[in-house]
Amino acid sequence: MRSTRAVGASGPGGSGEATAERIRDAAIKRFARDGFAVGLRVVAADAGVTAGLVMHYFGSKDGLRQACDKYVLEVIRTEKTKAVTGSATVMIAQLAEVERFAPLALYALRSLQAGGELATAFVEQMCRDAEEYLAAGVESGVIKPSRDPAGRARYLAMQGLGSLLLWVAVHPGFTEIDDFSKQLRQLSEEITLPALEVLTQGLFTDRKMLDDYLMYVCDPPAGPIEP
Amino acid sequence: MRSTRAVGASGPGGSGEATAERIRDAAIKRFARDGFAVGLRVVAADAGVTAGLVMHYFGSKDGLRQACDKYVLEVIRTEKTKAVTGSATVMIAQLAEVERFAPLALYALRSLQAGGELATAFVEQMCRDAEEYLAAGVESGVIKPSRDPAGRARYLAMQGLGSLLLWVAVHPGFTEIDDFSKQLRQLSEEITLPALEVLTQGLFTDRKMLDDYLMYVCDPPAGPIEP
DNA sequence: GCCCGCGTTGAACGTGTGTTTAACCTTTGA
DNA sequence: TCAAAGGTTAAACACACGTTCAACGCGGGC
Repeated sequence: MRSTRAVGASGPGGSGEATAERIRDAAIKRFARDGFAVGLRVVAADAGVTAGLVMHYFGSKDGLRQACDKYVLEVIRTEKTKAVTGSATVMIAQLAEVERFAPLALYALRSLQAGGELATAFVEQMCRDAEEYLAAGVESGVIKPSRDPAGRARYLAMQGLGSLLLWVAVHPGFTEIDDFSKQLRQLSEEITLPALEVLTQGLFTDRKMLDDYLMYVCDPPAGPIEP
Repeated sequence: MRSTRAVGASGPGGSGEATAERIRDAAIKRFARDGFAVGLRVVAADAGVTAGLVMHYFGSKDGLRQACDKYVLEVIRTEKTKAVTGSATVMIAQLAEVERFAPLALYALRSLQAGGELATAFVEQMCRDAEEYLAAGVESGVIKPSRDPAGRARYLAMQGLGSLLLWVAVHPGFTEIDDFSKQLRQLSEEITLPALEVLTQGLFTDRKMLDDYLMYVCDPPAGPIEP
């Protein structure tokens, strides 16, 4: 066992904070790769420390996860401002663009998979972002207006994020995080054409289904739904 | 502890098989409600037996899960033939329609969440079904043709299934399975309008992005991507 | 020189897990 | 009537987990 202090960069005094960050970063990578079921000892070994020290810094495994959640959400919050506004597959491309910090994205997906606070917050933020981007697109004339902008944004965000989630769930664990980036790009290429088709031409040949539904919600034939 | 045989219906001889089925059904419901992390003893208690008997019948917990997977996939395979062919939200409505055997659907989603054989098989089958339904819709003139029918079917299936998966992940555990049906219907109502909008009108106002992409894949402007 | 925090470790604890095993009870067959 | 067989159980095992705790090394202040 080599001394952990030999790894630290700065001198004593501020090394404690650096150790906590090192543990957090190692946890993010490990959780992203293997899911949240991995033991604390594995995470600790990745960070070059023991499990007890993780407890000392984060109180519990759940505390460590919350710290990771908080950090990831914060990074994504600040970093997403640089994302392209109105791209093709909207959410997918937005995440594919990210690629630079793929571990963070994979962690977010794993967190989505497990549910919890970050999951809800992440989804809500994605919906808000989508709504904002779509509104900008509508204003610039690139995107058609909607009768329910918030609902459409939520629909598109849920579909995009969800397909990513499903894709991660179906694929086996990535041995290297680089694989995630590459496979993500491949997925992006595979679905770009269908997505562009559907999003520019639509799927149905006529407006019948939409008009029927609009007629239904505005003037229901009978009143079995009204409470 | 009441005698387990008092629950059994038929006489002796065939009761062994009935017990195995009872365990399997209880496991499906419990896994659907609480996920695959629940202990074997909980499942056994649901079925009115002990953990040892589960081992005796299925060899291991994984064996039990495989049996559940096999059964669920089989039921869905035979039952889905009755599903409506070309409905609005395609996959979502198709699963919402199902509602009768909601536990099976929830189990399938949980299995999707955990990954594995059933997950892959289920996704592949959904993609094939979607392709079939879309082809029928194209033939009847309801749905526009695609340059890549299989890709479009996969795209739509992944989006629909994925959004459901995300929705289940974000929502807390259902105390009763009936809640799943009701909330699923509510979700369906929420996204029907946006889905119909996007699927009939599309999202973009012009064909520029699609045409640009088509031009790109047929005749790339420069070759920076070529390896 | 001595002591005192602080960062850190290694071992232990309690719990819950999947799994194994020996025995029990009931039914079947001769 | 006895023996055999199979369904079923309760207890125990081995293991991994999260968590706790006592102790160690090593700086800096009196």
